Order: sequence, then structure tokens, then C-alpha cells
Amino acid sequence: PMSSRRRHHGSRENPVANKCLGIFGLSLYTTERQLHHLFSKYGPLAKVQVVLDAKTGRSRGFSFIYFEHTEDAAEAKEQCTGMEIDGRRIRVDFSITERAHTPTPGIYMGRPTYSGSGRRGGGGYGGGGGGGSSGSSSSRHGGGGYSGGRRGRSPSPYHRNDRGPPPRRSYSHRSRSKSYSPRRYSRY
DNA sequence: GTTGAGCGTT
Repeated sequence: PMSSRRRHHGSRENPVANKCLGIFGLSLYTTERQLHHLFSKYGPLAKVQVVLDAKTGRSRGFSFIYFEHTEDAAEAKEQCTGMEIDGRRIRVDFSITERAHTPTPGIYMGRPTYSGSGRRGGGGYGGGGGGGSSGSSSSRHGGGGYSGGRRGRSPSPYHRNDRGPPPRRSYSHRSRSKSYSPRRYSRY
């Protein structure tokens, strides 16, 4: 008989209980703060993570919520699935993938996006060569000291434009103070 | 203010 716990990963339809909840069907305007506010009612949260799109930086419509205790996660799952946030009915389940992708340095973090049709021969890594670690720390010069920028030569496949960035030709509306999610204005 | 099915980057 089974006397020991066998760690089943569970399928998407049958996720095994764990401290991490996946929230799906979110509105793109729902913030981590909202989620934290809602889910913290069922127990202490360790982390709330809304998954953002790599390109646009906006929400992808789902998020992961880490509880401190699995039991609280279970409670929240039962209570919150089907509830409505910002007009979208959300679905709550135990996460099947417990953690995000391991941040692997040296491998570009973009999807294999192909720049439309016509880019011949190009595609892919194009001899990024350094792929591994050789190209990583080579971008430090004696100057700044901060190696965060993607300046210099990076083997990024994103060079879709050599002309350089188009000049910002306007002093006009700098990001308008568009408040944070003014839900809806009741118009009387 | 894009709609939607969706298990993930630092």
C-alpha cells in the first residue's frame, strides 16, 4: 500500500495543492495590489506576481499568488474562483508550475520571434557566438561601471533597425497623470 | 482601455 507521499505534479485539470495559486482570466488592468488586497484576507501572502509581457510590459492576464500556508491557499482558491474583478471572471487554481523559469544568464529571454517575412538567412542567433559566458561580462569598460544597459554589442537578435531610434519630436504631453486605474466614472 | 486562452521573468 502507499504509505509514503509520492510527489505527483498533478495535471492542469487536477492540480495538487500547494502554496502557489494561479489566477487566470484577469483583466489587464488588475494590479498586484488589488490581488494582494483580496487574497490576503485568507491568510498571509508571501508574494503576488502578475505575469507581465516581456515586450509590452503589461499584464498578460494572469498571475501567481504565493501563500505562506497551503491551507490558506486552498481556502482562497475555493472562495475566489469565479469571482469578478474589474469585470472579468477569474479562475483560481493551484499552480502546476511552482516557480518561474530559472533565470538562466547567457540565454536571451525572448520568444523565438521572427521578424516577419523577408528576413532571410538572418533569423535566430546569427552567430551570437558568445552565447555562453564569453560575451557576458565583456561589456564593462573603465567608464561607468554600471553594466545594466544593453548598450555595446550584445548578441541580441533584436536589431531590426539600424537607423537608430526615431527622434522624439515633441515636447508635448509627457505621460499624462492618468491616475492608477480609475475604474469607472459614474456618469449621472 | 482590444477583444482572452492563458502556468511564469526578473
